[in-house]
Amino acid sequence: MSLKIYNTLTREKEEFKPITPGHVGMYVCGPTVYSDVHLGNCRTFISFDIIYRYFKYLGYKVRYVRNITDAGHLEGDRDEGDDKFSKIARLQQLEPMEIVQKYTLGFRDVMRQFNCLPPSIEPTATGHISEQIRMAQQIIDNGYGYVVNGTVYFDVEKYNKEKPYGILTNRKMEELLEGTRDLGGQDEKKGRLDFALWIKAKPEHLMQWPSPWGMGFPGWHIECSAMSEKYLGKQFDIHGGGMDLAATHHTNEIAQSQACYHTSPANIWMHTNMLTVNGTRMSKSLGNGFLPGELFTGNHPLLEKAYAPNVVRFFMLQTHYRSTLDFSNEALQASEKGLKRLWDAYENLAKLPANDTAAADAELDANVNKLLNEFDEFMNDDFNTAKVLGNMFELVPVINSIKDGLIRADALSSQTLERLRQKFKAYLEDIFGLQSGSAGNEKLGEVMDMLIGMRKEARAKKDFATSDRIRDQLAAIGIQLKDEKGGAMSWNLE
RNA sequence: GGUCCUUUGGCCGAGUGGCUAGGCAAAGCUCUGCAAAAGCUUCUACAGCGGUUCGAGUCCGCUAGGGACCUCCA
Repeated sequence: MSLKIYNTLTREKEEFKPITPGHVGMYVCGPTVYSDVHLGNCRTFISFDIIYRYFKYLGYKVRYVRNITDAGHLEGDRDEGDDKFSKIARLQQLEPMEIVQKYTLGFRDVMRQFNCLPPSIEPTATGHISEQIRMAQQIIDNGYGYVVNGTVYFDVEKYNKEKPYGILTNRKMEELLEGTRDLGGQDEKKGRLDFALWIKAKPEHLMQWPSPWGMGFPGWHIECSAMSEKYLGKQFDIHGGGMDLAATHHTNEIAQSQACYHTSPANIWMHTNMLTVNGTRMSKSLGNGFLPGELFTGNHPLLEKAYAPNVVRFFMLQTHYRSTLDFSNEALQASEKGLKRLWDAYENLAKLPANDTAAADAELDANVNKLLNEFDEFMNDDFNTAKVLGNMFELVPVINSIKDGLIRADALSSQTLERLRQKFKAYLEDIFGLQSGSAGNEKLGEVMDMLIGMRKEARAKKDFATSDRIRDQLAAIGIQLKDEKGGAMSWNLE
């Protein structure tokens, strides 16, 4: 049973064969930190967090590099003018690095709330200026770059004569040229598709560095090529990012690495699909993005209530990463309830008594094992988290029925029960990165034990007024009491 | 305009040509002092038309709707 991953480059699922056995090198394009990350950005990082976690579950040593873009991202499509950081800094009368610091910290905070593991390395563009200059110089030396008035351009048409430039998105040069706007002769580039490796800075420009071509700053694409090479080598296993990056950013990365090192940087290119709102892509430029904070507080005109990070993560897990996912209150509420049901069953599972018998219900035992076996099979088929969750939900009635005595306690063998526990823990917590939503502190647990004891006493005396009051008042402050078979009671936080 | 993707039951969504994914909602029942929770049952859909096939949601063609990329964006 091998892991298969869909490769954008070949447009098919391929068996994953690491370059170094037992190790995975993965580079994911991170955020540009001149504004808050919105939920669409988060989807990509959550998807790759699960991929990262699954590789670790499989026993791989993973070097996961995700950059922070903190320089060089231009406002328009022409390789001139201010970069985004300088522009915002000027508007807010701050140092560009104050902007960078603010949104970097904000990004990390959001990632922590979503329970995304930090990458192994989180390099910044400003921290790797010399590497980028060196790479641009090498590209010039190799004949694929040219300098015009202090700016270095990549010669796409020359490159395309030797290597297919549009290979990643399956486009031919002629098609690309047709789709490109005519810039009206004011352009200093030789070819319309040429892009900047290094950009000349005007004297008043806030972020600039010395280079062989004068003061300037790096183009957007070169940072990922330079940093991925530095930390993962000229060729590594996986390069990922949002689908919107494939056509331009990743296409240029491949061209840069080929022109510089004569190798295609990554064996597998993975692209996550977009998060949409009412069928339209959530994006910074359209301004239809949700900020994670707005979601967690419910403070947004389109939101009917607040949703916990856990719920949002679960919501995303129910869809395959290469499908678009449409954002709506209804879908999130369905996820909230579904997650609660699943998590309750998971907590019930932990409480089931162990037995050391053979399976009394061999058919059920076999079926449970089949469903558990499929967890890995589904994940190995291009990380199909949705199918794993489908199986988990099929196991929920089994768990709950054993707990309630509707299925006899020894129906499953002790080994099967133990497997069930291990798989649920591995998947829910370690791979999917979901967390307990009702984690009260110890004191709360003791107080609840006391109240439950009082309610039991009241019920024994048929003092239903008291027992209902305890239940209703707890419900009012968001604690749900559940009467169980045999008079036991459990509770959780809403 | 070019390239590509997509269209699944009330909603969200998974689907390797042959057997009901799953979640949410809804309805009925069981359990319960009542309620909630839980369990059981019901709800069999694949945009339209045509084709290939013994058999298609799954392959092919056409038509219609939606979307993405081609320009900064995960």
